[in-house]
Amino acid sequence: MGRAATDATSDPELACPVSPVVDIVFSRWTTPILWALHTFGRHRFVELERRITGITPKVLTQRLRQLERDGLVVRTYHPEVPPRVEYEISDLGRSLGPLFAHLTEWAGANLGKVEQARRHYDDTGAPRG
Amino acid sequence: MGRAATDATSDPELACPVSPVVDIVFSRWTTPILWALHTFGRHRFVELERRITGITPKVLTQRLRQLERDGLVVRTYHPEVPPRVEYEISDLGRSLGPLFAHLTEWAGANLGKVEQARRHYDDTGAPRG
DNA sequence: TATAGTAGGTACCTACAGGAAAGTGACTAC
DNA sequence: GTAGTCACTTTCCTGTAGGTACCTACTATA
Repeated sequence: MGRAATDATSDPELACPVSPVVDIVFSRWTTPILWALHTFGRHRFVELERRITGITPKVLTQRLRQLERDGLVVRTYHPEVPPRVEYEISDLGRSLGPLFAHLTEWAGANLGKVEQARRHYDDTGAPRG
Repeated sequence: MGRAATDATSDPELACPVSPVVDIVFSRWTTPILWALHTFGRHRFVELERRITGITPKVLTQRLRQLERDGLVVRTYHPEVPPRVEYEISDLGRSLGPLFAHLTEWAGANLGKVEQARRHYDDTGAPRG
């Protein structure tokens, strides 16, 4: 009682406890960044740019800022010439490690089944109705 | 060697084993749908539409078709009048259960830290450089 | 006759994410 | 004096996800 109907906007998050994590961790380009920092340690900007093939500097900056704001990544600026900036994963970011391992494990066990289901659907599975 | 530079497109997925799962499971609206079917069992179309507040029928159809194609959801059509369609989670979808529990657990333990980090960043953490 | 309920389909529109390309500042090396 | 390095920033442009609104066929009910 007392709440207006505009709460509907946030209802999906209330109804599904996974959604808030998705917004933080699983938006585009964030998992490759976190994965790189978690697996290979500290990186400079260009090192990330080269490792994560296809990302543009603009988007890399955006994602790194977001991850820094969310406390998953730590940025260290060294006022030298040329400037040097280092990114590393934080303790909070590192706490995602088991989750990523779990996801990788699921992928290894089930991605094949997904592709098989897709082939089956594309061949015969058109929805009737 | 021998591969053209166009491979760069798929490199992020090669570099990060989590990315392929993200495309399948964590696109917008998919986790609320899977969560509802996993937690509350079989649903008719309108039941899902009402439970997942804010989703439009068009998008609900799109997501359900995608999930059906990927083998995570099973659709059963009953040729009655009015038509009746039931959606339930598949074994493959159910195998995501522990993963979702893990994500929920992480959310409970760390979402507060993320919000705290955001407040700190917004107050004092503007990047220097 | 009119309305409601079911499971969507379709046409149209907009907002925003993301890509391409060039610029910036401070310094060094050639 | 010209080019190169680093870590971005800025501008411009496009693709697409997602929203709005209306439509279908069929029947039961009032």
